Amino acid sequence: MVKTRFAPSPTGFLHLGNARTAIFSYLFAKHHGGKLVLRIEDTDRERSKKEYEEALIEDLRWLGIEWDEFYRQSERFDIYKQYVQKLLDSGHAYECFCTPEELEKERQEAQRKGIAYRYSGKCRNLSKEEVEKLKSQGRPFAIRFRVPDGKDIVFNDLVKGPIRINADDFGDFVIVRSDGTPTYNFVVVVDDALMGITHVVRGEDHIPNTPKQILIYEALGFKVPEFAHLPVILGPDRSKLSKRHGAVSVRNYRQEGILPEALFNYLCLLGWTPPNDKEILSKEELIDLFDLKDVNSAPAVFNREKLLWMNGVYIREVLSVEELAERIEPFLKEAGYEFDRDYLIKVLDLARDSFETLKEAPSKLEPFFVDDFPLSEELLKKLSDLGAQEILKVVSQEIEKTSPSNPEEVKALAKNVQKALGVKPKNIWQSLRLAMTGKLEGVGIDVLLSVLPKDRVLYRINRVLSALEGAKA
RNA sequence: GCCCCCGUCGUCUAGCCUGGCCUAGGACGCCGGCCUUUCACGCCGGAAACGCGGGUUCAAAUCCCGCCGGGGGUGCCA
Repeated sequence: MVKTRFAPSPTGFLHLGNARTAIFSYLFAKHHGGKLVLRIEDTDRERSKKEYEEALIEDLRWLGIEWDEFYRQSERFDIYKQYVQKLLDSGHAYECFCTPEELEKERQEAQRKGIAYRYSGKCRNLSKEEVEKLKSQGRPFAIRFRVPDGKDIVFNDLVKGPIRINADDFGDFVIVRSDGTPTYNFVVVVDDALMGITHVVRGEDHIPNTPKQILIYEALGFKVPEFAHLPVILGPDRSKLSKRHGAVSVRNYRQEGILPEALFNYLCLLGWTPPNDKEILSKEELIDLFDLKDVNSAPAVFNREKLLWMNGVYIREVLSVEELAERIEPFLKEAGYEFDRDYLIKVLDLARDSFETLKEAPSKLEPFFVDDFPLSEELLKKLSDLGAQEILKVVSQEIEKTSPSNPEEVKALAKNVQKALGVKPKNIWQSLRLAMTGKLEGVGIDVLLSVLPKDRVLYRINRVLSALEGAKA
């Protein structure tokens, strides 16, 4: 059975790149009827924070990613210890007493000479006695993996194809820090092996780590899994997408009013194309269609515009009005609007195509919720220039009489008034627009008048009318 | 520096493996038009790309080599 894993470290909010990795891991597993493991990689005690772990989980859930198993590496130190011992016993690993200062010196030396830095191997061949002696002196030590000289390590990456790296390109690397905690390259292997991960899906920044890990798999006698390295997501300047490019966490987009379905769908299109031309796809369709072998091996630039467009598609075409109402309510309440669910649904049914993020809904939908917008001098001036006084009086009489309840009836009403008064349609509509919303742009007035309760329509008209009276006097 | 990955419209990409069907297709964005009570939405149309240079071949975006360009890694971070 296929089993993938998503293994974030809790050092910040869920990054878009990681979110996409999580999505691809999830889709691949589900496509093959397999399982997804969520594993929190918190071996770095310095930087790992519980709050971030909680945020990670919340954002993953919000995105719609479901996992079948959950682990936390900090709770597995005992397990790692056993495997370190195995490596020590078999001679695949050894104690290294070099201090950070010494290593730093070696590194600088290498840089000065312009050669690639590798650990010198100073402690590689310490005798058992020497090791014991240093240990008894209380000297801190790390444990390094003994990398075989000159070995070519080859693996067939599911998205990149065959990759060959020579072991001489990296020296003996640390698997246990001097404080006793194991490092990433080591625990990742033990965990992936023990958890039965069949396909390791992760960012391509892990390619250089892969040969090291393969060496550990082999030293421990574990079966080496398949690897799939996803190209990174780039910012507009084609460098790795990071904070300096602006909003890069899932949380940011959630707050911006992006729908999880849209973000999920959009992220899939970064590096992967559906077999047909259809781009708007549900999670189920994506599970059905997705395959790692179709993932593009070139990095992709994140395109905010397209995400926004896609979010708009979800708002106006994909979600049901009921679903949309549910999602949008918090944003409207946040803006201080009062309404009930039925009213909101009526509003959304006719006006959902006027905004593309949930966050902009309050301002775009304001006319449906706010009666007492400010009546400025400028506004009253515009109204009187349009001859609004007369128009509004007649309109309000008509509304009183016919109570239009759909856009067509409103249009008919406007036409009647226009005929009766002999004014241009534009004057009718603009007068109404200014009187109802205070602005010259926005949602269709026919739409507004068909959902706004009659008493509120009349209230707004009368308020403008009396302001107009007052201005004249 | 060294190692690895990558290179089709501004952006995401299809095509590349299995050369001719490519006058290089789609999407976002952009431009123009239509619709219209405004802004949007919607509809119609348009501009826009095979990084460069060599080969191989009757034929190359597709195969080979070199160059250039971009990205990632180079940690007792993950």
